Amino acid sequence: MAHSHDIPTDLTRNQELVLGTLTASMGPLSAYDILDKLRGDGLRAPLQVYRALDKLVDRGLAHRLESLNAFVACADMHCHRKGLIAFAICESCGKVDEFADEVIEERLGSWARTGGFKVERTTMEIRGRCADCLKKAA
Amino acid sequence: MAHSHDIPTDLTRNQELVLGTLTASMGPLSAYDILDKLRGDGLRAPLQVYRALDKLVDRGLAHRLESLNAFVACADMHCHRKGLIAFAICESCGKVDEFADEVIEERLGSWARTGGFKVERTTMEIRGRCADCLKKAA
DNA sequence: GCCGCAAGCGTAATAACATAACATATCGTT
DNA sequence: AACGATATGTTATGTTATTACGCTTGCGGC
Ligand SMILES: [Zn+2]
Ligand SMILES: [Zn+2]
Ligand SMILES: [Zn+2]
Ligand SMILES: [Zn+2]
Repeated sequence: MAHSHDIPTDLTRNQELVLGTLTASMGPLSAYDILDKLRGDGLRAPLQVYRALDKLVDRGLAHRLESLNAFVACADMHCHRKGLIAFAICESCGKVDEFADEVIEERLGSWARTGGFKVERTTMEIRGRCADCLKKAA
Repeated sequence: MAHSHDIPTDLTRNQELVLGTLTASMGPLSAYDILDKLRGDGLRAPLQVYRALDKLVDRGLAHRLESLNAFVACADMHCHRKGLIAFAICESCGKVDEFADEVIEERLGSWARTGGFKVERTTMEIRGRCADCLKKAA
């Protein structure tokens, strides 16, 4: 069975480095965070990271979190090439939870059909506190 | 009956200028777009705009579009102080449509309850083509 | 009135995020 | 080998957002 960390073998060196960094990270990383972690591997310029991220995001191996200007490795195969993905982002620990919901997707689709809107991309990000952090705070 | 353009009277000068600019604009504006439009009124620095935007967003008079790094005036009173708002953004003409959906809100709430996640803020942005633009393209 | 506080404002500097432009390099196909 | 498509490296620049500091204004308590 395919699971989270089946990394495709046809990535370029830079793509592999960037995806590796994201996968190893606890939470989301900005492009510049990634760059800093990869200086030792020879990366020097933001564009090297951004180009790799573009490809990874295209392929669904990574996601961009718009509300954070940051990126995460895809948490699982479940979403590759699929439609709507939602992210729950903990403001305390940075953990990102990724999930899909067919009802929401259908509901949005229906809103779009009604208004004649053609959906190309949807971003959905919930900010808050995860269960672990709430427990610790209690 | 209250409608879209009941502008509160207790805004400061800068807040009023910024909200006026947003309201007058067809589509979303970046903070720097706003600044450029307000140079004639004496605004000089980004911070003047960002500060005003913060207040306006807090009060629900404007919204930030995370996927665009831009801002819009609230399209109506319907959402002030309420929960989840979704935005449909046309990539062709820039028009932004603002709507609320109780089913989606409930669905997210239920996901959050299940996982013990405490929601503080949700952003939901649909990118695509509006009906008008699709018609023109046809 | 005067003090103290909170909110707002102005300005300069800087940080953080992202892309343009151009030159090379690598690889599979013909 | 020649070609096109894709990836790369590098420099410079553009865009978005915040930090730090000091001054002003309005307002309630004394
Ligand atoms: Zn994913
Ligand atoms: Zn947490
Ligand atoms: Zn609104
Ligand atoms: Zn349109």
